[in-house]
Amino acid sequence: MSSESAEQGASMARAGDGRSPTIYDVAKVAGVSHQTVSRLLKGEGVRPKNRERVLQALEELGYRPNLAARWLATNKSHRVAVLTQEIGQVGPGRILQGVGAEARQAGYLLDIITLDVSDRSAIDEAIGQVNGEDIAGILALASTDEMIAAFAHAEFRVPAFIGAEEDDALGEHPAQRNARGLDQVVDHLVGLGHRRFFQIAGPRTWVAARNRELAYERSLSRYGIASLGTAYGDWSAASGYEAARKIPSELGITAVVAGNDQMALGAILALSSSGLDIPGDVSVTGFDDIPEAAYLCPPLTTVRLDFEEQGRDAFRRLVTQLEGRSSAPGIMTAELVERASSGPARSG
Amino acid sequence: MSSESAEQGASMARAGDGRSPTIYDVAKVAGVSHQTVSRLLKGEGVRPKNRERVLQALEELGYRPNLAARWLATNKSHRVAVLTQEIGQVGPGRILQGVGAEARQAGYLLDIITLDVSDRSAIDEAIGQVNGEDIAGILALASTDEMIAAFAHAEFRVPAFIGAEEDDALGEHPAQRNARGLDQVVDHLVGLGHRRFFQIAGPRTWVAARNRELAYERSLSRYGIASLGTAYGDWSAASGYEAARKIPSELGITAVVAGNDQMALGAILALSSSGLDIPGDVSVTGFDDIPEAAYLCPPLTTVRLDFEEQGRDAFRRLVTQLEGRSSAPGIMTAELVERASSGPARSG
DNA sequence: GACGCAAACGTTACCGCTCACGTTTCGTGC
DNA sequence: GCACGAAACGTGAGCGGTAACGTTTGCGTC
Repeated sequence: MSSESAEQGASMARAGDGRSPTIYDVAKVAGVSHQTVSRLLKGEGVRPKNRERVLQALEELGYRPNLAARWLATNKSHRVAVLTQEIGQVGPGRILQGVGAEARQAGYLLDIITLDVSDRSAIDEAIGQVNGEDIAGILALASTDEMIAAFAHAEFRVPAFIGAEEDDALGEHPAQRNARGLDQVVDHLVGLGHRRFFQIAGPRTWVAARNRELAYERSLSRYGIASLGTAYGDWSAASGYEAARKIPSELGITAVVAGNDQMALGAILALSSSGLDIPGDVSVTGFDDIPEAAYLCPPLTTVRLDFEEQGRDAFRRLVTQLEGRSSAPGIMTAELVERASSGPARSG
Repeated sequence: MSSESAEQGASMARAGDGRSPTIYDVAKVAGVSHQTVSRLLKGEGVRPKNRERVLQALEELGYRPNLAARWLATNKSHRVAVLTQEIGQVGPGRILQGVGAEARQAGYLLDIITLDVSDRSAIDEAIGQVNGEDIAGILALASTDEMIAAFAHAEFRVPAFIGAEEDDALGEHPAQRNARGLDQVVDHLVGLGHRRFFQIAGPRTWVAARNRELAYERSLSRYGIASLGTAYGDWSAASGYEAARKIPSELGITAVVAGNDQMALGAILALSSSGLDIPGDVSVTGFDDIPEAAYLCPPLTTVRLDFEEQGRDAFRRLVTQLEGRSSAPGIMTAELVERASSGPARSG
């Protein structure tokens, strides 16, 4: 019996004796009350002498806070519901990866709900479902009109936040920087002599799609060029294919600018099926730089985004909101990647 | 802007008494003890009369269990750590989606850790990190040798489970069914007259890659054909490209079977860059059926897997393990999708 | 040196649930 | 109708934290 108590101090490291140390254990070792330990952990004032002893005890025992107890006591969970587009696509997947990394670092748990972010009733249902649970907040990873409307009307019991591109006004706002990648695309194509442009944009209900569309048009107008047409897809390769098939050949388009890589590759297939050479007859550009982009035939000129950082940033912003602070979005980089799908405009 | 308007303070939806009902509230309304309520919730025996009254009270108050309290009392969290390959690829993303769906349904929370599943030290670090926390279990979503070794050597304080393809013996074991998709690929190609095969396999440290490799060879041998060579990639398009470039032209290969779609598309680029026509000169097949597969040029013949179900199944199996039961893997479907990247063998 | 006032600290009481254990109820066999 | 045992039920304690409040400590002031 007595040997057990002696052993107690030393043997904590391994699971062996069962439970992990509590603040009471730490307090006993440090010779203070559990409240002092709690205070120190919360960052409140503790006298240097005690601070040191507690810190040492903390270290010695390998203390880790018990989330459940804290959650129960404060009635504030560290659980965040994440609403995201189905992760078949690469972008959402990587964003989620960033969210996950940041969440784990901040000690939050994720409740991932994938849905069709353009289906208002699906969103409402998800929000309702989640609203009844003990969650700290809701993070939506796609800003579509439906999502925005649902968020505006829902009665949240917790902070909710749409962590994605924001308004349509294309100012110097850092959140729009990624649409700014389109400036570089247009510069690049105009530099190659292109004057006859066609756009395959993402669905208009997505803010990101509108931002890109706007950026495209504003960039062209800086050169005094008007776009010869815009078709709308749904981000999928299939929709890019359909959109490109319907481009009237009499327009003499030499450059097709797509809102993402999937639509671009669909467009490439459609155009080359109808006998056009890429980039000999038509240049095609994408957006996102999916990993396969460099190995399509031809390799795709596109814009590289840092999805992971986007996810990290979104989560950070939610957390600051949970803690009652507010914050500005981080700066997103967008970088043109020139590959073989774009080339000099066909003369004539 | 849009996000700011969605931001809503903690305005309790249903006002009144504020906090949500506890089992004590329910017990009071039903005129029984809290323990009776608890027992009923756990599915233990309760006399019909009481049962009815409690159920009614439950309904009336809209009771929802407090996860934190339960967790604290049982010392069993409902938190599961998920180790997964970086989700840049589509497969892992969709698997994760399935896991998420199942987890949420079963009331579990996810702690997602993305890492390089072929980096032993990264795995060990992640396991160590997670092992100290209050988690119910660990779920690994990729079975590589490194992962298996790490799991074999780690001292787990909780159940850990690799939810992915299992052994290499290609029996009737349902887990290998998806490698069986390769049988269909081989049947298809042989039916088109191909006799000279080359394989671009995934990394040998992945069990799934080995299963596919084995399935490929066994299928060919059923026709009395020997593979003319195998190159190993790392699942990426880049590695497929490199592998295909190194295929000796004197082999007269007419069919290239790749271990996944990304490597297949890399191979297509390499082969067509060197003047070969796909599928005129060489047929190329993939595996996975990524969403873009149908829109590559040429559209890719491949095998469709149900990733989401794979994720669901993995999580279900972990849960049964958490609960002390054990279970067999579900049946995975694998379905050949014939597209334009495969065609009749060049004669001669 | 006595005093006062914060800051630092300790004590006690919860948060909502489960577990162990003691008490009641009910159906059975004689 | 009784003893009897099992099922059903109630009671109390505790999980590991935080919150509220009372007590001590240390320092500056007179």
